[in-house]
Amino acid sequence: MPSEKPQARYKAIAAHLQRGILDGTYPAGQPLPSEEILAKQFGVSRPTVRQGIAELRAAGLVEVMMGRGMFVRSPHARPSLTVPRGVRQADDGRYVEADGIRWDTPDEPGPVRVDATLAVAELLRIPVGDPVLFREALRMADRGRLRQLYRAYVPLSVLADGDLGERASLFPHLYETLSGLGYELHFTEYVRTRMPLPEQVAALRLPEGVPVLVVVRLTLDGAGRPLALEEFHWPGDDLELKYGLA
Amino acid sequence: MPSEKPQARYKAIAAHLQRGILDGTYPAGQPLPSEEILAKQFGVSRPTVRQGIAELRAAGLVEVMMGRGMFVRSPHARPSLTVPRGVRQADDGRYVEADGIRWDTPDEPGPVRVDATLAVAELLRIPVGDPVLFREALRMADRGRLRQLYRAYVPLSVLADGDLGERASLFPHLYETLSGLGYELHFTEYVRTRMPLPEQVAALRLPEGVPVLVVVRLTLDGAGRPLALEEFHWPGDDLELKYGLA
DNA sequence: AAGTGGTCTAGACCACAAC
DNA sequence: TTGTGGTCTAGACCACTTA
Repeated sequence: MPSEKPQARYKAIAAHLQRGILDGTYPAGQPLPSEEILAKQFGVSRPTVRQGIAELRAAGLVEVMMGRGMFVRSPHARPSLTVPRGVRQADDGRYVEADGIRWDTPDEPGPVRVDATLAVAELLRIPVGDPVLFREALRMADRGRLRQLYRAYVPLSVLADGDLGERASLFPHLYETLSGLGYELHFTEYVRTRMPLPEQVAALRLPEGVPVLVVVRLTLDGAGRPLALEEFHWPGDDLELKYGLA
Repeated sequence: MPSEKPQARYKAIAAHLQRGILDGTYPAGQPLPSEEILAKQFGVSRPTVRQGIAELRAAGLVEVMMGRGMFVRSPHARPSLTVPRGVRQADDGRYVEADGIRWDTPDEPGPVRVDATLAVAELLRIPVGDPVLFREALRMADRGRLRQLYRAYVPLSVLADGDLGERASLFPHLYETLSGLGYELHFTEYVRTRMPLPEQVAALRLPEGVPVLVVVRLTLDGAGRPLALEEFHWPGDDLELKYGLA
């Protein structure tokens, strides 16, 4: 293995620190040398050191604490929370999530009527602009330590058969309501990931360099017609989703 | 909505550009103003502008092309590739992946014997340091446009009943071999996400600000004993995983 | 008070891409 | 040749944390 030196000095600094973090020279939880010290060590100015450090922060390898220093994050730790994905119908007819998490929802705005955007319309197989009921909430569990952004879209056409007063009872008992309308429910989930926008960083209390897991759940009736679309945004660090394969 | 101004100037620049990208002032694919122009516009030096831009790059909102300019990436596009996750046994007894992707594997090193690390041992429920067969490969499809990092671990104890010459035939027909040893196969998958290390960025040809989806597949026998552990690293942009819920 | 990271200036020179 | 982004300097001052 030829030790290929990156041309840019800040990349050499980043590579040095990354090597040290991965091979245990800088153990997890321990502070790294200060920017001043690194600048002298490598004979560069502080902005150059900071540019190298920025790479490690973006990769989620280090955590910087204002006024205290820069600390190594555990690189290869298993997520401490495994979230089993699934829905089962209990004996009393209620639907329960397989994850068993009890959510608090501090802000509980009722559903609002909006026009379907392109992305939503495609998945629900309705025309763009068709009316849908929309609900959005920030959910918390474990006294705010676990957070999730939740969104749900239900086409009005799905509810047309039922009383529109359903609107009140549609949430939080979405599946019971749909089931009560005579639909047989099936579920498909799509898993994506992306870097969060600043708003999501704040809402989910995400550390730097941490992506979000996005789960899109489509509820289908027996004939495969989409009934509802839900979106779950999870913090991507320290959490994994569990699926059984058929 | 109180228009809360961020204190730092570079944050104001980042917020301005982000707003413009999300509301369509700067349409996807179009170039943004040059760093020089932004510096004059905001009355700051170029490094300050670059700091603001760094935020957008880390969030995957813009793509910078050396010598050409800075371009808006589609923010809310649906992934163009949906990968159904599952394994089914064909009539002839062979196991086939539900995704239907035909992988090329340019480098095809044989499996090597290694000691189980803590993370691997925990999932396979074997003692740390126990011998496992390990294989790693970079897989490509669609003429290199789709890439995946693949790793597999099989405890030697699982193969103890069979001929150790299995080692040769263990890959790429892992499931057929296990099935031939008399095991009944069940599959569980764990989905995680994280930012890639520079090596992964290079191997998977990842754009900036794009996380990786990591799928850990555990193969279990009828009694729930772990038989094999596989790891799939997918690029997190433009790709989603699809699961059916039981 | 001392040490840390956070922000910013006003330049410089270079590499790359397009004309 | 011109315009773009990439790298880097040598400072400055500020905000925060700990002692």
